Amino acid sequence: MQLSDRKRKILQAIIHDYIETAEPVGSRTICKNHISDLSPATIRNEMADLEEMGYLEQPHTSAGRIPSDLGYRVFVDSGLERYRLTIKEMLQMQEAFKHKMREANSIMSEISSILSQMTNYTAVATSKRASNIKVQSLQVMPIDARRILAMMITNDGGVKNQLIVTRQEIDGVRAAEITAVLNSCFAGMTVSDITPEKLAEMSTRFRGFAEIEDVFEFMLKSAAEIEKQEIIVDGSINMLNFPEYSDVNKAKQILEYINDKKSLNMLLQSPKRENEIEVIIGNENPLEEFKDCSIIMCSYNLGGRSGNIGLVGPRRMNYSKAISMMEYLKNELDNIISERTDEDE
Amino acid sequence: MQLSDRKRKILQAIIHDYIETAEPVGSRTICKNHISDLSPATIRNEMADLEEMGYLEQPHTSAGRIPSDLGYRVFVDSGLERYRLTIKEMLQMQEAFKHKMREANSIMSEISSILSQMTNYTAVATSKRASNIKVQSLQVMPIDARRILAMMITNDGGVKNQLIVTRQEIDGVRAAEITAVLNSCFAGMTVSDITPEKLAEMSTRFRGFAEIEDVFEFMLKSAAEIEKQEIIVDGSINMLNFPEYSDVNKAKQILEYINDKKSLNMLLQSPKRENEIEVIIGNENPLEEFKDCSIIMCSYNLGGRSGNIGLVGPRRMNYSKAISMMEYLKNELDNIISERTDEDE
DNA sequence: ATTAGCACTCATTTCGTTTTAGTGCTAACA
DNA sequence: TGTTAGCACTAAAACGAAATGAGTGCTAAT
Repeated sequence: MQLSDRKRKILQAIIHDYIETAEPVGSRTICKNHISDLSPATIRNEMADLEEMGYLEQPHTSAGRIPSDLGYRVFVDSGLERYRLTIKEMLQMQEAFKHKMREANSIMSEISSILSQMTNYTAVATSKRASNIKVQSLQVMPIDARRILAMMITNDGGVKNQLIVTRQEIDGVRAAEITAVLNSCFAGMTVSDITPEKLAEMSTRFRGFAEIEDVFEFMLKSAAEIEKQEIIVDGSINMLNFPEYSDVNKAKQILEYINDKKSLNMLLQSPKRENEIEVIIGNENPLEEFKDCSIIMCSYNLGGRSGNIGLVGPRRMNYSKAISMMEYLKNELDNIISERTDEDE
Repeated sequence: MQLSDRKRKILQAIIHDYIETAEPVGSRTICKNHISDLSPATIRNEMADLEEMGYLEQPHTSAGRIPSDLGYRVFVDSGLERYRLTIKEMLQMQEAFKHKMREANSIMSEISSILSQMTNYTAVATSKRASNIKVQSLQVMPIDARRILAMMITNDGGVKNQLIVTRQEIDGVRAAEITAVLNSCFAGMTVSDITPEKLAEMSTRFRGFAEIEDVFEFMLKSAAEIEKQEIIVDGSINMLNFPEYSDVNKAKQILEYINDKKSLNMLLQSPKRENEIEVIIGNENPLEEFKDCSIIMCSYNLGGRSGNIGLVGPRRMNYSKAISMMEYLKNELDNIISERTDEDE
């Protein structure tokens, strides 16, 4: 059954007030603040209907109504009017993109910080390299008498390096030799194939180079770093602003979940439709722990790193604002990509 | 006036119980749990004395006593018996040092994490490079047709690098030329002297190298990173375990302070005596915000990076355990240093 | 010097009462 | 027929007085 126009208006009013006050909303309040041409009694009738239809809930008799997950859902889906970012907000956002040469990770953490500050919700982001990264080249070069620099460059443009202290001097020629062998062994190999076993297998080819173990350790470490999923969380303390977490134990729980990489990872599973903003309301999300939260998220893809970024807040979050922010952000991100690819390829 | 033995015993008992329960301790309780050969009345008299002397406080008449800052102070200073780490705890600690080749920062963040887990307090650490870092060498090398790698190596062994996309191909010879000019300009310069002005001044010497702006930007960014003070915080949520923060607003406040780089920086000012463990109790610390907290801290120095590491907890923290942990940690850190310098110089 | 005894204090708990904010239903009304 | 006023009803929250309990300090006895 479709919602009548009036019912929708009432639902909207309730959601609006509830988002602001976190208190159940009664018929009189709605009449006063929103729909003064109807009497409370009429509104009450409609509210009873809305409850029956599943859009509202009543914490107990004699309390007002609060929106249900379903209520929020239709509110969000049936074109809520968009919050319009202020100039200041736009400028702030753009600040994060100022240094476009920066690494994707540092852009994302800046964005998260700005997002959480502007919305007062918690910003979370995952970031993972594209999976099939390959070793483009390895290099060993002498720095001074006792130190060499080991470098690993990947085909996505990533560079890792580490200083290694040597027992005996290694000159440019020797370094070039080692570099050549390293490349003949490993160039083109997928990063995830760099395993201790593989390396051990190759080690016979480096007889006479005492520091090969150190180089191998460096390669393993770098490979691990490249493969590693990174997770950024910013503004989790904001959760303590909401009366739903005025109980310390609840607060502690949610903060623990929100700082736990595993659950965040589950929470930020890729959206159904790539490249669209997804809104996950209360129990819709995959984790019991977050049943009282809503998440606004979208995927991004930025110079070899991709992942999802999201805003986590209480169920009664300001969807309009949060979604608008995300949209703006998404746009800016897309701009960077296109600029970059213009240059790059 | 010196404390009689009996008074000291009573003070200890009160502190012991208060650390456990966070509740004011009464005379009966002490009699039951600690000093059964004295009657509550006698203990009461002694307690009254101790209060007069400033070692105890009474939240209100008809409540038991709680230790004052001064009380904790004598408790800590007059040789509290040491907590002895379990084998398991020692092993856990050592885990953090397993990969000694790691960068100082990552060792410190691992340590912080372990410390906070084992103590249930909050671990914080600052980390700063020795101040007079110099540029040892700069390097530009071609990676493929359209990309060059810019590198900056500092005299403490740090390496920064970044890929730069070029408009036209730059071969090895050209790269070597640029490298030579770069080094003649900047090698030996203190990192903090790398400023936009300085760079602008030099830029005439790079006529014909279109990407010099990118290289300069990279140098500025790297210099900033090197100079930047890093701060690590781990386990701040642990604060929510303590009844002193069962009020969300208090909890929020302390969490904000504890995650605020500026205040942390003040809090972790270098200890009076380098290389010793310092205990800062309640109001002794420089920041009003942390008047209800105590801090166990010590300085460290690890491969070019140095700073302080500390444990922050409520005033009634388990000093014995926290100090022991710190001591053990300090030892392990010192070991690494001596091992490393054995190799290095 | 120690301690039993007792009067006293003050925070906390308990419990019944009132207040308040809301509902649902019925009957009257336009 | 949809709207509304009126009213009985409900449940939580706020209130306030009384009881409870954990502790003290002081005095007098040991």
